[in-house]
Amino acid sequence: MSKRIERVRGMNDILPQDSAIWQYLENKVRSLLSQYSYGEIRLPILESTDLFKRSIGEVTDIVEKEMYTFEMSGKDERRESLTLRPEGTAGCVRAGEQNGLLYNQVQRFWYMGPMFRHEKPQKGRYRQFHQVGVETFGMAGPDIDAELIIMTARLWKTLGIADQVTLQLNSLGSNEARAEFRDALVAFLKQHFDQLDEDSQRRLESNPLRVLDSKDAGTQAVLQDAPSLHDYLDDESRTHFEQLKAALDAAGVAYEINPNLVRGLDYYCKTVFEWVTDALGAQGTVCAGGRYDGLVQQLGGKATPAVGFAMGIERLVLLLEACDVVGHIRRTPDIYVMSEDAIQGLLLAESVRNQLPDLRVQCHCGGGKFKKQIKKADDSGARIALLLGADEIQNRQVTVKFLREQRDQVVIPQDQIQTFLAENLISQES
RNA sequence: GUGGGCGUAGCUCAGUUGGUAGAGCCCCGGAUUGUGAUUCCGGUCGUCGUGGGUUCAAGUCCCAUCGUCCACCCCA
Repeated sequence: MSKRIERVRGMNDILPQDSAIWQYLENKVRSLLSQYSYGEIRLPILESTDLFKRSIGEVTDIVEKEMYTFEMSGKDERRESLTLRPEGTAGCVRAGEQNGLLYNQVQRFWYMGPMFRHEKPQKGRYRQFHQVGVETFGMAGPDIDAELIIMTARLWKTLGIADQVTLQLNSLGSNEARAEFRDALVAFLKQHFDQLDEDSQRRLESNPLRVLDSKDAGTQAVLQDAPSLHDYLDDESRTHFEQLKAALDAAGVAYEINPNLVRGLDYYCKTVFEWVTDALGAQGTVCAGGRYDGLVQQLGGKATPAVGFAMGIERLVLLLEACDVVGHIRRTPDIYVMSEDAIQGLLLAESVRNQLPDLRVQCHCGGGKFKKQIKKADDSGARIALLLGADEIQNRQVTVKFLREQRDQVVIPQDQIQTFLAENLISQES
């Protein structure tokens, strides 16, 4: 045997037993977004490296050390730097802009798919991970911020995990206000540089707002007397924030103001929010987003207000599993067909599928004795087995065997299968 | 990138101061040649993560390396 090739680190196989819960979640999300009349936008996974550099921020960890970037040069093409998307917002803005969907318009988009970041894997954090992203454009007021948050609150309720997540809320103010606060914070922290932990000292240069997030006790002590972002909020941002809170109050969505909540990507302003859980260990953020009024212009479009969020599918799947709220998702066949003659078995299965298209019909392949075939039928979890032996084939009959209930098997004419199954399966449902 | 735990059969795991690699589950065959429980009998299954080293002898001790999990960091 030659040495086997193993999967790339941090990239997971999602096996049939797990994909059931993924499909469950994806279907819930799809119908939710449909309820709110959001339109799906499907985007490339590969984009120009510059797109992410310009949007996410040159000095963020994502751009500095986590992007899967490579140089491509075809024979006649110019050399270009491409990157596997580390997040979805940038590509969405690029596509909206390029297709003329953003100019003086109102849009509500969503997308779903894999993202790539070269991080060290741990629970809830993988190098290929999946997000559902929602982005809206052309709406400057707090009402759309509220709609997005209310929508996510509805999803948690639908999924049965509402009591597992809490909403953290903050306002970063306008870009100008935030810049002003940032300068004040840096000035303050520099005075207490020696009391900061190592990471915070480093972040003071790279991303000072993130120092607010530090888990280090010494740093948090220093921050007690630090300037507060709230004192720097401009009037417009302050009003925006108050109106958002009023909307959430009216809608009955509980939240917690977290003045240290600072999104890691550079493009956020005003509203930022995060749904967190303590059921998943260190990676507790399950959904996060905020307003990014400056990004469209930054990427070459007309200044356009925008707000959106992203959910981590792996983390939601983990949460659903941890809460055991989905229970056992049935993916077993309804009918298992076995036959002494393989071709007759295939034809019988096809015929059942024609007549009862909603049933899951599995046909035994691979031969073997009846004993083995019935064992397989039992293992499959099917409720009913259809048997074709030499006698049945000769007489155009079929034996119906009930695998999950105390009930004698019956032999019926093949042309009565549809009626028989329809009656017996429905009676079982009720 | 930093730190800690763990790598033995397809799966879950034992393996004593270094002395012939094991169990359960699964799978296959039979008891039962057209019937899924259970039981019984038999059978398959290993570069002990990889590469070095110490030793008469290494799954066991040492070094390196890879993988994996968790945490830091980062973020969804």
